[in-house]
Amino acid sequence: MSDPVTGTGAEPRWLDAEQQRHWRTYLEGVSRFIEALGREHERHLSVSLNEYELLVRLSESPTGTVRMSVLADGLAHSRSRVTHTVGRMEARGLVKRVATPGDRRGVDCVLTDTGRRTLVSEAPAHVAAVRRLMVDALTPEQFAALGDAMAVVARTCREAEPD
Amino acid sequence: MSDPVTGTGAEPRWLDAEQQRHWRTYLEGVSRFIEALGREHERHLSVSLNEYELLVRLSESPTGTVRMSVLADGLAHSRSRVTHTVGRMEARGLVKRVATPGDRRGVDCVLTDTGRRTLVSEAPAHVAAVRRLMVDALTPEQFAALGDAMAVVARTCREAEPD
DNA sequence: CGTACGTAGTTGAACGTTCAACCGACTTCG
DNA sequence: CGAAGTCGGTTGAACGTTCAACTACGTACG
Repeated sequence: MSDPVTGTGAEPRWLDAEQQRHWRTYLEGVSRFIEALGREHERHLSVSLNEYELLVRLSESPTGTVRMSVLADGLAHSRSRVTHTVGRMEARGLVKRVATPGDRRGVDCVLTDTGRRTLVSEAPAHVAAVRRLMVDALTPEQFAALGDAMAVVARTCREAEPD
Repeated sequence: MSDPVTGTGAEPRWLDAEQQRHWRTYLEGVSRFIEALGREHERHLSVSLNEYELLVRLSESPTGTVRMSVLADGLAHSRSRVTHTVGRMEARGLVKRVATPGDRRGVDCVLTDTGRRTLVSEAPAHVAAVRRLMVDALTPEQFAALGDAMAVVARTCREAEPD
């Protein structure tokens, strides 16, 4: 019970003790994990986690080419962020930019040979870290449950943020 | 397989298709969720998600006082980050800083009346968003499984990063 | 005592993301 | 055709985090 926070009328449904514990654990886990994985990248790899994921997306296209906006949507990043990230990667020779054929607004991001070599040589360390810090630390059932739960959350957020 | 780490001799154990799917889903879910929750804060609340969590920590101390380093550890943030965050919040009157009694190196962060009022008035919107975007979107079992999985990940990362 | 080392917190610069403003190119429709 | 609106991408400034260097205090050990 509590307060007379007028105006809102509705008494908010607080989280119970157990929910609150799960929520805190979620926050801590996510924070520590991205921090640990990011640190792994900056210590042992030449590309950051974000850059790595971008390289992976490019490598999955048969031509090593993905349009900037598709990259942005796929990575759930803003267009501006992708512009800056690709700009930095281009300066290092990992990718290059070419005009999209048929749409003069568009820009295609293309994986260079250097970029592909970098990805191939650094993938093992990346996967090893992901395994060590998450996949292998969980039982297969736990990992699957984690994936399923986050799928629901992702969908919910996508609907809430139709952008 | 799984040979000694000598050289690069080891064939990396890649993720299988299903694991990869879960991993991607995890990344997307986490990214979209923090983005959606952060946006909720910046749209409807006067404090960011990080600042809110800091206020909560302070409010849980009977005296509204928590030492900077305890804050940093509890939030899994660097000391520097807490210094900057508290500096900005102090400038807005939400918290204040006082010397830790008995240890002249220490600094205690104290919740002000303004800070407490802010927390009380904005908590409902925060909780509503957390519920809408995550807790209520999942079944109780899913949410519990998510919490349990992240507890393991958090512990693993804490051990990997004893810092 | 004093030297050396660890802890607590701050500082300022560098870096990456966000935001708003912008421009050129496509589309719709009168 | 031409105007209005949308889409794709870039730009530069503002903001928050990280990093390395630094001050000051505490602790251990000779």
